[in-house]
Amino acid sequence: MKEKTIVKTTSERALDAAEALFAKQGIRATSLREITELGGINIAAINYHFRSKEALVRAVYERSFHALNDERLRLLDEAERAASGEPLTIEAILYAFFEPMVRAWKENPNFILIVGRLQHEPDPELSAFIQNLYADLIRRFLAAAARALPGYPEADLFFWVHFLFGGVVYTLLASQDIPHYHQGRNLLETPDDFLKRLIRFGAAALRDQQGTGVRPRQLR
Amino acid sequence: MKEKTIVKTTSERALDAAEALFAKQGIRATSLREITELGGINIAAINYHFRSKEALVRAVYERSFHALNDERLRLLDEAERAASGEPLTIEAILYAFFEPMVRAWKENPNFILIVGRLQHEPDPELSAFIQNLYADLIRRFLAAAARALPGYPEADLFFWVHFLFGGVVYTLLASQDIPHYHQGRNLLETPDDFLKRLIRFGAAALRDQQGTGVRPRQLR
DNA sequence: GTCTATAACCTGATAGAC
DNA sequence: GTCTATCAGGTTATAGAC
Repeated sequence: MKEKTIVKTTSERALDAAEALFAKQGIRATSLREITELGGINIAAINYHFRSKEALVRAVYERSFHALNDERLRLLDEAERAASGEPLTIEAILYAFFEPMVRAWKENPNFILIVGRLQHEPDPELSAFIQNLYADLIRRFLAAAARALPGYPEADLFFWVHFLFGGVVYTLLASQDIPHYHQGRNLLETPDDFLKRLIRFGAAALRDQQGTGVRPRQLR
Repeated sequence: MKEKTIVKTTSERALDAAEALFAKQGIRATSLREITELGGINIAAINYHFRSKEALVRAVYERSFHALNDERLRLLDEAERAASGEPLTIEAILYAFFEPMVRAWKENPNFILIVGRLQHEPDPELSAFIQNLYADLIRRFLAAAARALPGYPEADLFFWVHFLFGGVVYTLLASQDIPHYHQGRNLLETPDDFLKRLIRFGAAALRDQQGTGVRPRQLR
């Protein structure tokens, strides 16, 4: 039997290096050789542990994805227990969805950035892989949201929460660029603030649209 | 002197092919050889007309960018003339910003998708190139928005409009995937509807946050 | 499990003929 | 302006020694 050691294993070092480089540069822009260099690994070892670059990408994704989503579901369960059968507020639902995401980003920005980058990778197998990972989560959150905002068509509910998710990952990916577009306070510098404001922002927008799903009112 | 011909020039065919492939696959995932194949061009001709792949990317971007932003500014001017000195509504500002974008996407999805893809390309020179293109536009729209929502800190105003922009391009890039996550009506199938709802969504969210910039209220 | 060496291939760019 | 042919260098993946 091996003892647990403080030193990381080769495959952990590979995952760490890949995660950092994928987040910073994107997946296609990162070669296995850069990963081996950063991680102090041999290129053949990557193939031994992961079989291919694509499998390494999935391994990086899965390593952090499950913990993130379990935490989201845990917060949702907790909120539902506290509400003892009553519908949740949309704020509570947005909190359960985004709090783990913002916290994960605060603790280690790399994984959340990869989520954003991977989402638009044009590989259909990779897309299907990701879509499957989200299926349960979406079902649970959509059911809760439908109770929070009765009368709001589920498809629209999904659309706008997905939209908010997109705004978040886009913004996090652009966090380096924001100061170049506008100097001054950047909410991402205070993640807890950002989360609070995000929930207000999303809740106000979703509430305002409640009931307008089928026939949106005129613009003016 | 050459006559104007209906047949497209080589460099136009190159731009068309590059635009289509960049939009579908991303920039790094598209090789010059794929572009030459799709456009029926020779690889040396690309280098003759554009010098390098990076220059071709910029040429694709600039070909459509100016028309889009000129239209945004034209709509803003028009709205300001109609308001004759009074502050605009935030709805009118969002309309001027997003209407040309949604319409451009409706007419030819490719360019808008490239805007989204290029934004997160890790090349710092490319980022600077894009940031410069946006400088004037941001100044004009931010000034109008600051009058529409007095008391709202400009940095936060920028942050949240940028957030909405991110939500839009993220959603457009994901338009193929949305049906896999949730079957049912997808707002992108009715772009005019999407635009109206987007403006409502953004206006409600921005108005709700007005005045909360410095000290966001408690969550519950 | 980890290494060296190498295969097989694709990339952007260019020289030089036409 | 457009072609063919080619260069120099990068890519992933793997065979085989240790």
